[in-house]
Amino acid sequence: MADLYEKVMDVAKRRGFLWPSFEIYGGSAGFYDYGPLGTGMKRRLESFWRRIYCIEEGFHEIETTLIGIESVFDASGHLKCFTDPIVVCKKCGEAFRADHLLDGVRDISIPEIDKLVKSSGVVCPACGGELGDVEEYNLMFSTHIGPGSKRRGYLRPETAQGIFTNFERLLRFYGGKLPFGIVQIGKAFRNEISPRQGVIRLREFTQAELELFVHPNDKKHPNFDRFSSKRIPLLPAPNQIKGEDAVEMKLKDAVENGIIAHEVLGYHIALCWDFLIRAGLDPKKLRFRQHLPEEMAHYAADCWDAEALTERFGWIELVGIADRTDYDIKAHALKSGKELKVFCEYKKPKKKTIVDVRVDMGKLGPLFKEESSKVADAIKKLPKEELEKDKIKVEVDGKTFEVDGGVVEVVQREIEVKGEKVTPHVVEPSFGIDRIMYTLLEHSYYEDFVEGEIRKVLKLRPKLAPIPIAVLPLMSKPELIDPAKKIVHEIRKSGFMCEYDERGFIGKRYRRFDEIGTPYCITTDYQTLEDDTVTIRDRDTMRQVRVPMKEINKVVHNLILETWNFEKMRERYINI
RNA sequence: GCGGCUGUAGUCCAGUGGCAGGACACAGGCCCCCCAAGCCUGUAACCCGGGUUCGAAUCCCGGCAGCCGCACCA
Repeated sequence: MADLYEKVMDVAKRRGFLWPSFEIYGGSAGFYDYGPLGTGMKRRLESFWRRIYCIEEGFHEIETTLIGIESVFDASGHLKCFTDPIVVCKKCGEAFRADHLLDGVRDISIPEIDKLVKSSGVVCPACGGELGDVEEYNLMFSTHIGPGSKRRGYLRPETAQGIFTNFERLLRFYGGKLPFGIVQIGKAFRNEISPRQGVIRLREFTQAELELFVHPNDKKHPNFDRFSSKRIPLLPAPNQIKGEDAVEMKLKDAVENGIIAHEVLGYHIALCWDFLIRAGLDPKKLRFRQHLPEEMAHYAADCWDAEALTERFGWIELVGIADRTDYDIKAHALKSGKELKVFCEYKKPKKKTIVDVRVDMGKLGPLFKEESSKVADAIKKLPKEELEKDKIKVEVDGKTFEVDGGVVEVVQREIEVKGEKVTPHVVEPSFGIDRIMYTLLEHSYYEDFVEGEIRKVLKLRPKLAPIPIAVLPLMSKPELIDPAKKIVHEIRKSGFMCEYDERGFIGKRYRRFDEIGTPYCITTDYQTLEDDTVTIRDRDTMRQVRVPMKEINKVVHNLILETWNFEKMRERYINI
């Protein structure tokens, strides 16, 4: 018996949403192409995401390279942490984690492990045979930049690094102030060992990520009130350990009780929920699960995954929302030698007393000659009480120097400090677009029985439907075809994808459009010839209203952009 | 990566050493006054590579892909 995954993928493949890549050559696991309808729907999903994150939230979008140079992933930790050292037995061909064959080996380079493996005389644990060279298996796809093999490049395993490496310019773009956010939508690549589960685990996939840079000591959100009383199903780590299910919680309570670490994270959990629901996911099949301590990356302060319930795969991760703290920015600062910090002005300048220790070098110089500057430095580091003594003793390089209290002058003064430089923390919602696409298809898939026949429907939201409108003459007669084609032309001119179809019976055509999620079909009939009206049929209720042709553009516009629903149409126009 | 099962038109299935078939879908036409059901015609497939054989979709070996389990999944 076909499960829901099979039914959804059947429609997806047959009607042009998703196709396995390179099919004529037998395909390759972990790669999928989007067909015409899938591409249309994905574009609409991405543009809806931009609508929320770029327009409504005001975060600008950038586009950075898919290929990164070695330094980037050296700094980010992907080179080291995304790699397993592997050694293969020359005799039996078995592969082992090389560092696990050695005692107490951690965080050292591949050549060093190789040396240790060879010098320690470790043999194959399975057959006792001789081991080959230690090689790395890294989940990043690597390539070479330019001719020769000296300059290594990698396909990015996440879009985030392109944002971090542009931090200085982005900070300047935003006027040097926190908080600010930048988004990126694009491909990322992971050379998975054995991808399965269709588009759930791909080697090449699309991410939509926001990197929100915030002050480490201010994780309040100015618009928190917008969602504070929203109820969201949450599954905190302690509840998971006890084997409990998600519970609906007011966002405000979750943050106040410390279940969610802070307001910014809470706001973005709610915003993510809002996005996914408005995109058309089933609210009953959606929850936010907190990472367990052991699955959380070591740098993350808190992390929540938006998970959707699918029939075959159970709960799958669609979005990860993490507080990455200052890990990435600090790592790139260290590696690049740049000071990746933000100057944050205090609300009020702070008065600060500083103690200036001045040493009279005129006297010290002749006394200690070439050692005098070292002595002076040592004196400056002494505690205040020592400096007030008549004779000051200080030790430098194992020698004790004694100077008169008179050569040292301690000056206290008050200065105004306007602000401080801080390394921002990063809050990162990271969306897996392909997984959202699949889940939308599954959550939208619906079957009912009409007169003994299965009616397959994709209940996609009008704004995401790849073909949002179709025009169908009731019969393929010239007098009905002419006005139908005129309407198609009008709708296309106003900027909406519109399909025309005159094949076979009207009922069959409705079914074809139901299956690809077209929410509305316009039909011309004989009454059209009498009074210039057409019918609009609603996919989900199969009901119709009759609308004057001259209002079609307005109606289509409102229906597709979801400013009107079909209920409103039934109030406004003639129900049939 | 390891083990099990599977691979035939777009889809689902039959064919198990001797001309590759059906249903649905699709295309063209007829028909059709609102929900896949009528008629005619047409397009369309043996996963890839090697071997055995006079002859392989069928038997054997290898690869690839899919499903299930294990491993992997910062």
